[in-house]
Amino acid sequence: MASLGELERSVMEVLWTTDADLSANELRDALALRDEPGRSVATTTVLTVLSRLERKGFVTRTREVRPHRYRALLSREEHTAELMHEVLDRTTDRDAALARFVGTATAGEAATLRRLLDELARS
Amino acid sequence: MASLGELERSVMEVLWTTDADLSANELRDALALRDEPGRSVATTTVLTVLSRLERKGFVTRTREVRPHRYRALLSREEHTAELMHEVLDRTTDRDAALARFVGTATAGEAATLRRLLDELARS
DNA sequence: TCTTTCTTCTACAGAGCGTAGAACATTCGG
DNA sequence: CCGAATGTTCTACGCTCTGTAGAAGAAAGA
Repeated sequence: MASLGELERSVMEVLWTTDADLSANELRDALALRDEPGRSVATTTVLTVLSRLERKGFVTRTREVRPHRYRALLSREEHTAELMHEVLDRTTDRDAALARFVGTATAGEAATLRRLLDELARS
Repeated sequence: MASLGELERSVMEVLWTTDADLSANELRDALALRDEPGRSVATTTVLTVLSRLERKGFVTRTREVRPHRYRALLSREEHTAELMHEVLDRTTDRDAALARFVGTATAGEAATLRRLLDELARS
């Protein structure tokens, strides 16, 4: 998966935390609030970033309506999970890497993992 | 953690798969074999990359000997585990992300995770 | 149709990376 | 101790990616 710049990431954050699809202007406003309220980027800037995100496969848009409405292709959690798998796939010894991962996980994370694996086993 | 370019990554791969610390020339040769045998980058190129990797905190070197000898600061597994945690830390709902991760893990990975968590519980 | 709204095209500056020569430093053989 | 060989740092350049947005083009409403 391609990596994201700072503004690209901000845009994704907004899309991930919003239920509805957003227009470029709505995104611009949401970004302005999110980051330093006051300063804000131009709508064209948002549109450029959205096009790039579309090209990279992170967002889709509905072209049927005007203004176009944009949404993330994956949820934030799906995205995170995919990234984790990707990182894991790049290593040669997956088991050793997983061991390190579990070894350095918080107690809460370990508990979550246990619960999830139990559920998986029961289904 | 900073991200790595292609050559930077290749250098790390060589360092990770070699036990001993390596000099720039040894690295150049190892890289030439690894990638397309025949073509190879200049030693200065390797040195530049190594300096950048040092600045980014991926490698250290012994300056006491000449030629300097370089080694990775983290093992590949530690690096992978750290990246996984980093990815996970960027999400808001860690549990949901872990759920996705486990849900899309292979059977083998799930088994490894179970074993690791059991060991963790027993200790 | 004319104006407003929206999108795409074009452009540019700054950073990161691959690349390596030039210049500087160190070590070794004589 | 000096020149040669070897090693390291400095400087530099082109390419790609990203943030940034104006200019130009397309669509829709008055």
